[in-house]
Amino acid sequence: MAPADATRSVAEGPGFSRIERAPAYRLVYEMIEREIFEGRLRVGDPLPAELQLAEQLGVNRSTVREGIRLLEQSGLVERNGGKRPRISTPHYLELASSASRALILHSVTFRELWEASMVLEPSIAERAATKIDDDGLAELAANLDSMDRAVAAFEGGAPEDVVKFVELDRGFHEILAKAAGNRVLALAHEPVTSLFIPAGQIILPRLKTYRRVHDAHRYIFDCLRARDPAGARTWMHKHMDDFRRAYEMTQMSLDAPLDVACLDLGQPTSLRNR
Amino acid sequence: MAPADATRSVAEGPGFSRIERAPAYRLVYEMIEREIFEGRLRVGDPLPAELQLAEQLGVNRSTVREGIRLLEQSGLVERNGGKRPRISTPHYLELASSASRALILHSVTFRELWEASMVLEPSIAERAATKIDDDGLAELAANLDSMDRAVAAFEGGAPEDVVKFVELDRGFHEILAKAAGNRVLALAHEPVTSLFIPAGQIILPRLKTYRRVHDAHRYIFDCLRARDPAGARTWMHKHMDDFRRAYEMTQMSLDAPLDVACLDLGQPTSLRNR
DNA sequence: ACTGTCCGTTTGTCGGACAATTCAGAATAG
DNA sequence: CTATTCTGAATTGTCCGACAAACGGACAGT
Repeated sequence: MAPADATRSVAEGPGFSRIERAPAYRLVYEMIEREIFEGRLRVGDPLPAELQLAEQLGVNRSTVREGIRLLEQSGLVERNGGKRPRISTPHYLELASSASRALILHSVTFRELWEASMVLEPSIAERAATKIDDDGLAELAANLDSMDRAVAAFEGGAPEDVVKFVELDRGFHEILAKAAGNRVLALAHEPVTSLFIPAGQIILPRLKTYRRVHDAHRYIFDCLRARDPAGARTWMHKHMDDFRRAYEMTQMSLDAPLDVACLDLGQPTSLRNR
Repeated sequence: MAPADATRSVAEGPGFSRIERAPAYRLVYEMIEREIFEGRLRVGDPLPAELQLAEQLGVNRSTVREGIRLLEQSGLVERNGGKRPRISTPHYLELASSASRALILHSVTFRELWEASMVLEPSIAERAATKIDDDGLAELAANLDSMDRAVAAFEGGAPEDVVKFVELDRGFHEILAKAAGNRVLALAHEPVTSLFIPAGQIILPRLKTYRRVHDAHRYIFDCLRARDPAGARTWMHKHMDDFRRAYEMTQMSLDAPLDVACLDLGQPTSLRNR
């Protein structure tokens, strides 16, 4: 270690805790975040101008900008199409979605996904059966319809658009989660729907259980329409168990990690020609 | 709307979708994100130098920096105390935590929190009873011990450190969620623990049910040690129901939003004197 | 009333600059 | 020869200044 010199005389020793020096842009972030959560900046207000913030906080505009990027990514600031950025309430489901993607990087297994879905989905279906309104039922009906057509097309020999089918499947469960009318539950449920995408894309093309999935959704839908919570729970339970059985039939281990490659990251974009 | 002129000939009408022009820093973000998820940048590797990225992507270094801030906030790169930033697997629980805070801004109600906890906590306790190891049990024992001392101090007339107590309470449930050995479930559970902080800080100082909380934890712990899943589930169920009853006794509506002010955002920091 | 124009403000992007810190390799001491 | 120290290159954090493009609003013209 460097001996004491003019600029630095920090000795090692007990009682000296690690000194942490957060970069200024992070302090800017924390400061503005606090202003928002403590109500001094209200949701919907435009963010103060960058120059004004820079002057007020005593840092350079570039530093302020970097702090604002942090706010932007945590959803507290929204850039509404070229207009001025505004304070916004983060879309909690989107934030959860990035947490779910993180799970894939952690090599989460199918078994973990399935166990979680066995806990959440039946309860959600049960609650949805008592709370769903006509709009929700209509949405579900439309979803079922699309899926029916897709399955019929597959059976008719059309090329199987697995991505679309999985999207419809996911959509069904998402509508249910919304219909249950509980945002905490919806947030808790998000990882399950997110992770289902790679899982479904593994299972479905191999086993071609499209019709079976559709039928399960249909039974659940009928229970919802009939306001039958117990029935909805039971059918959803079966549906989830089917899910596991199908996976097992693919000969893959329940404890193998979900594939990273199945993530949808949107369209590739180019920086050169904009 | 402006009629066709040299620069812009966008008319209203069917078939015209919204034109979106992502800023360059966001493209930088998406590009690097894709590199990570598709495995061309590996976890643990240091991020390429800013100048090199700037040159490679054909943008200015400042622009690259702003893109990196986005990555930083989504947990994909980590600044390990002054050292070079590295690619990292996002800590999914932290990401979930910011999603949970977002829920408070959405005026989520106590009822929503309670319903979700009734779904998740008993199942988690049940699974933890079969999966918990000695380390987990030791952690729980230590937590129980601290809580016991805290309660005894309160009963002895010491000033009630509610914040600390709530932290211990939350800690207990967090250890359980970890012990259940299911990361998807742990992620789904995170909103419940996060939101419990403001809720607990509302309830506990008014009703002083400290001892009751401790006893419930004790019963659950005993079931875990005895590897009794059913018992753990039952006691956790009771514990959660107690939680609701206590809230109702405060005379507050189950459907009132959780208070924003109870959020812990860390210490206030100053930018001036660093 | 609707259109087109002007202007100040603000954001997005660029270029350059410098202090502080880290890292790796050279130089040195044992 | 090995271990330590020193040195210099590379990199990040922060600052400064600049400019085009887009937005918002005022204002005038048909």
